[in-house]
Amino acid sequence: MTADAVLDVAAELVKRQGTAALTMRGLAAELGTAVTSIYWHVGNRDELLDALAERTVRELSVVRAEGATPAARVVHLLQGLRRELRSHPHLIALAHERGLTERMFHPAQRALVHEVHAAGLRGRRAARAVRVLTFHAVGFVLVERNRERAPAPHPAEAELWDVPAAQNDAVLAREMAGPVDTERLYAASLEALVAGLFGA
Amino acid sequence: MTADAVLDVAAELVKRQGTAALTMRGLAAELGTAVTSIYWHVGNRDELLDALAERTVRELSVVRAEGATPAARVVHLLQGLRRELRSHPHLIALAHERGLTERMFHPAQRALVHEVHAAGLRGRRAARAVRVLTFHAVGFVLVERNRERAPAPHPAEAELWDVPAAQNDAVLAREMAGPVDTERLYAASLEALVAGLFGA
DNA sequence: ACCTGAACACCGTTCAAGT
DNA sequence: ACCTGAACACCGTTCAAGT
Repeated sequence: MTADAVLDVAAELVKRQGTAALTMRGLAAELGTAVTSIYWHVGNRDELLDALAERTVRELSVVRAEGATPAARVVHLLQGLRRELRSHPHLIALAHERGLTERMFHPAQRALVHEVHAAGLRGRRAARAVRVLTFHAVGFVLVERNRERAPAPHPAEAELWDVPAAQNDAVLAREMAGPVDTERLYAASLEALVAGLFGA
Repeated sequence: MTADAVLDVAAELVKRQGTAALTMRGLAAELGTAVTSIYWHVGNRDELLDALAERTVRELSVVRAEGATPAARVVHLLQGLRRELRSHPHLIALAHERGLTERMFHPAQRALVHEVHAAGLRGRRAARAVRVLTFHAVGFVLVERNRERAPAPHPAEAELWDVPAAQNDAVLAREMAGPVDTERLYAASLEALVAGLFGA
């Protein structure tokens, strides 16, 4: 048994059921060893989770920007990043919890700098644009994860959005009462944000 | 002892140290009763946390929109909401975890509908604008909480952003290596987003 | 150097027994 | 109707003892 073997099995367990389901005893059972062997190889549970988060971040694929304009390339890049982060939600959640969010976005940020420069922004304005885009993308993914983990919303959204609540905009009422297409919403939000940052 | 008294003490404990620190035994000690009495009043730990999240959402203050233009009013409204959500981070985190995010934002969403209408958007476009703004605001707060909870970032940000990494934009390199002023970043992101959604 | 079982101090929860 | 202590099945972790 090696530290890497422990991490492999731990990653598998977390991937399937989340960190809460990862118990030292369960892990030992899966490995076919005594619980206490694990401590020799990877330290305690906390260090194990740290190492797992670390490895997750290290193995994230790099996403590339494609498209004709800087705006289109930024949107493409951040859509790829979202997809990447959503591929193993539990492991990514772990990385978040362990404070590796910054690290997870650094490769993308370098690409963003390139695009923001191409759009004509420099210095402070460029830095702010990169950070705004990063915060938005990370935040969106976090909100999405939150909604999916959540049980059925308490008062059904449909009930909350009757026509008067929508200030007599019946189309809006119907939209708000319906489910959210997060894929499209993400694209729309990125486009609006890029327009706001690059335009004018 | 009443269910409300249990919730009061539980809220206090969570407010100070987060949900992980709330143990049934610790709660009983604080209440001066046997552990098992709690079960009679509020059910098990899970139901207790649900009730606590519920109460937290119910007691959220309503934020108002102020300002001359719809754009300014939206920014003001969402800044107030952020401040409100950051006032008791642990309790709000609990509400998030329990899937009450939607509910927490519904009052603000009604106000947003009003402003988005005032800005001239209707129907589908209006609904999308409201959702984009909501997702961004919630997401931003989640990211912020994440950064604060996190330990010192692993490779110091300063090291990651040397001048070549910033593609020879020295000002940008300095900005990215420094700390983030989230207050200003939030305002800037909202302004860009509103401009993108309302403009053109 | 690596693995083990026994033991400790913590959990949440149940349940029969009290008043 | 309300409260209790004993007991159960789970945790993570330590440590002395093995090979």
